[in-house]
Amino acid sequence: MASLADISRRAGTSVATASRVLNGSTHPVSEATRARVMEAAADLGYQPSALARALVTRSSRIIGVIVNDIVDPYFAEIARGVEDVAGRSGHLVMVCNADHRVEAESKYVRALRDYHAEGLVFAGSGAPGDEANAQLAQDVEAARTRGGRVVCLAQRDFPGLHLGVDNVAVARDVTEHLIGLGHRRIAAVEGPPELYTSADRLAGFRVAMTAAGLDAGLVFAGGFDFEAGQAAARRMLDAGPLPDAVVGANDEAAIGVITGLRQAGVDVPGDVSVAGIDDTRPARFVDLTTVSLPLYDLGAAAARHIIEGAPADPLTLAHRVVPRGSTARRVG
Amino acid sequence: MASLADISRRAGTSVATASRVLNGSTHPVSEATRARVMEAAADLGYQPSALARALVTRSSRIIGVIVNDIVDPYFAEIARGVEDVAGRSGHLVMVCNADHRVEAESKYVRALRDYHAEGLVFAGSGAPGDEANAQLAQDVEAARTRGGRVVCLAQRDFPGLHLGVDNVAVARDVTEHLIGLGHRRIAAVEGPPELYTSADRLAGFRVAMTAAGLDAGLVFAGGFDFEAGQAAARRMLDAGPLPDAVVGANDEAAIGVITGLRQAGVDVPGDVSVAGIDDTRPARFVDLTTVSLPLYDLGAAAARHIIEGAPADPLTLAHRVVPRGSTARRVG
DNA sequence: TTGTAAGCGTTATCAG
DNA sequence: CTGATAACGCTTACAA
Repeated sequence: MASLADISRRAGTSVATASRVLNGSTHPVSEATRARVMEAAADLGYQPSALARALVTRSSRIIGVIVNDIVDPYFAEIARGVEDVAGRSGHLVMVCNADHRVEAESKYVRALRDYHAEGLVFAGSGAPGDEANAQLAQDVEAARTRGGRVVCLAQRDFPGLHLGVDNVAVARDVTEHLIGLGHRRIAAVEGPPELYTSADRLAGFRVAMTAAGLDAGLVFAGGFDFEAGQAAARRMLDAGPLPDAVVGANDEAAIGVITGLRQAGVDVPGDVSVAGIDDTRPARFVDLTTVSLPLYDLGAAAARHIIEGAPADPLTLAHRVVPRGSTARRVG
Repeated sequence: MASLADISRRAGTSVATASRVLNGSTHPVSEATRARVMEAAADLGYQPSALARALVTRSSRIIGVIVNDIVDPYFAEIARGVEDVAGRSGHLVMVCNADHRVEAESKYVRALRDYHAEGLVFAGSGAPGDEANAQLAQDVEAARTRGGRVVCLAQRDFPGLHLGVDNVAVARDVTEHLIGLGHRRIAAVEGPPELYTSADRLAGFRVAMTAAGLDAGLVFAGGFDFEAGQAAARRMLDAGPLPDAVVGANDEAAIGVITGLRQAGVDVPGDVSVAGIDDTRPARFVDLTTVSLPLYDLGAAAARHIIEGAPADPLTLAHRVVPRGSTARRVG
């Protein structure tokens, strides 16, 4: 690979001059030498070493996105948002799959810090009980001292710009929608119990139920995946009279509930209405009523904050209930 | 951040010695000094600069995965495979979303080359007609000369280890499955017309139909997404008598077909059987008959080849038809 | 407007 | 076993 030294030699200039024309520096360079350098660079197919540049500028144009599960479209949508705006300014995005393990997050944070990453985006929620959190907080701190900006798109226990949706309101709104359809006996399927997001959504469910004077106690253990939803449906079927409606912890869990219910011959939405949260792609596949979250925008805003230092206003982005065919008005 | 110089100063050694103990070098170092260095490193919270290291070793432990659409679970599954084995050896994975644009691929290849990426994985199929291909081939070549290994998980027009599934056989097998269920009038929904993968799958459909003495001409334009499948279903409904069965270009398109058909009151699989290809997560959500592809394994094998230079044997991985509820035996 | 030279934080080559 | 010292490829004062 041709280096700056090669270019300068061929153009008959110093490396400094070559560097100046090749990296939009404001330092003045005569048109003549500029042209010679450009030509030499073209001839040799020059491509700068981002590594060397990052070493001296102490910033690498790398943005790390740490997700809980790369296969989950929730995170894919966020990553897409980050990538789209990052790509525009020549930044590179690393999507790191922590697989719901806090130690894996730590590992990635260290690796990203080693590359002097310009920013870290934590797409997923924290797990307050995990003992690896102290270590993670330390690693994040180290990354910051190396100049990395930190953005959290869900609740986290370390400093950083917190930017996201109001999960309590999200769950409250979808529950209210169900209540508005005439349902009274409404169940919630909880997300992974260790996550803040699960707790928030459950709280939102309770707020809506309590405000309507309904029993907020019908809660089933669940998770964020299809299988968890199916299992919750089975437990529901065993637990006595079916609810009028169910709020899933997220879309995939809700889809699992629908599947589990239908497998047992229950009519959805005829007998039971089911709603999810997130409005990821699969929601459309099964015509699922859900809450649309600005995932792409969240990712984009995170990237903008990292790149431009933009203050990111507002900090809480709006959501919206999307009624579809998995919920229906209560009859009888 | 503490640097090697800081460590050596505190430990009373040279940077060379400090470096030797801190990066599992085989060069002998006395236990006493080793201990002093270790302690100094611990005290100062030393973390090596991957940038500086990569600059001098000329290899960065970065693996780039270039995908057509990061929201597509097909690619997510592959990325997961890459990441899992890469993570074990401290490699960092960059998932780059080219959004089906060849120029975007070029852009990412250049960026990865600038970071001296150790390997590039092209997860998606090439688009032979695109004029940006020449540029891409050039960029890939440049990345190779900088020492990057290239793996293609679908057909591509530049050199690199080609590793994948036999898409012709994949489509043939699922078509034969449909034929085995007694269907005679079978339609295919084509993928994005510009991709090799689409052409291969269509060819496989034709092979099976022709071998069975059936009409292979019932082909509808489509794509790889839900909306394309729905649109194909509408065209199918307008085109006269419905087919007995449909092979979708992939799972999402097949799900679109099912949805489109059902919206028109068609019973799937009662009236029409529908099958997909890929066996991504959503296939289970809608109980879709499909072909399971070793996506995770493909990604893992690609990573192994890049990291260990393993020859990756076999080059073509096995697939398997997975019958589910969207297909049924023909009656009457 | 151009050039010189001092780093950035490592690793690697050679002497000691 | 240990230590200077020269790279790696680039940016950026500081001089000229």
